[in-house]
Amino acid sequence: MPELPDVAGFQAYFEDHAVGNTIEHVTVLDSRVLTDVTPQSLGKRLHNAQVTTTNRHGKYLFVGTSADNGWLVLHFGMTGYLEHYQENEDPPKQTNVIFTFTNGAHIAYVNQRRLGEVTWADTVATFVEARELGPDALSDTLSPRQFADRLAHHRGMLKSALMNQSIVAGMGNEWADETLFQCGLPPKTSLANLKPDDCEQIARTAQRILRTGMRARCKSRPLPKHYLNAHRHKDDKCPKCGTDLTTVKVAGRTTFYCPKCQQ
DNA sequence: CGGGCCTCCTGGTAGC
DNA sequence: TGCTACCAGGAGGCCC
Repeated sequence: MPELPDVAGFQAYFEDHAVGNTIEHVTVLDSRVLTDVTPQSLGKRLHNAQVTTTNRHGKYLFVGTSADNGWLVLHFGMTGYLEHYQENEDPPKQTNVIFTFTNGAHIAYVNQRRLGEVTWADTVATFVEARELGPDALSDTLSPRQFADRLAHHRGMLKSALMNQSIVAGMGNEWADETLFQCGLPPKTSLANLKPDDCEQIARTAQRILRTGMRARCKSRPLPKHYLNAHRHKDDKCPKCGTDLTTVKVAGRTTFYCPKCQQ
């Protein structure tokens, strides 16, 4: 579930609660969320480290500190989120990792289904390369034209391509559906049926809605009323025309769409 | 290369 | 009421 807009929200949250603060220790409650690090190595790297900066690429959040040249990396899978709490409070249920600061506050990495990870990267660039991630969907240097070109180098279904992190990083099921909805395209639209200009329009729409989504998540404002996002429920209706929404499996994912607006 | 399916993982819920 | 089966989906792996 956490896609680019949500992770951008987590980034702002981490910034607000941690930048300038020093990590006293790291408590790993479930080491299954760790990849390529042990609780010991993670603890050692972050002990007495002051959080200096954060970064994001697609659905990955990076946390930089003064103590090491590397980055703490957080991925949220489908159910992950962060929660800040004070010294005298208990961590949320399903907490997997706790970052405790010298001021007594904590940030919990919570992930009920554990389809995410906590890991380490020497640099953001090497991590992005190692994981074969495409450019971030909202990168300043990714024009709609370039975004479209990357889509056009693939065949198959548009939705698959939008969710493929190696093409462009950041979109998941929900925002891919939003893109298709805002473009008025049926869920099973194939890239073979799209012209370069269509792809550019899709890219432009994708970037626009992700930007809007990001602002909404970072400032906890509701999304525009004509967005599909808040209506992804059984028996809900199209926010544009009121028609009953339909679901279909595309690329293995439940796809919500309006049978009238998306033909 | 793309699609389909499986795995990981847990809690909510539909159905018997 | 209580059990089981299924579903949610990000991502990697496997086979066709």
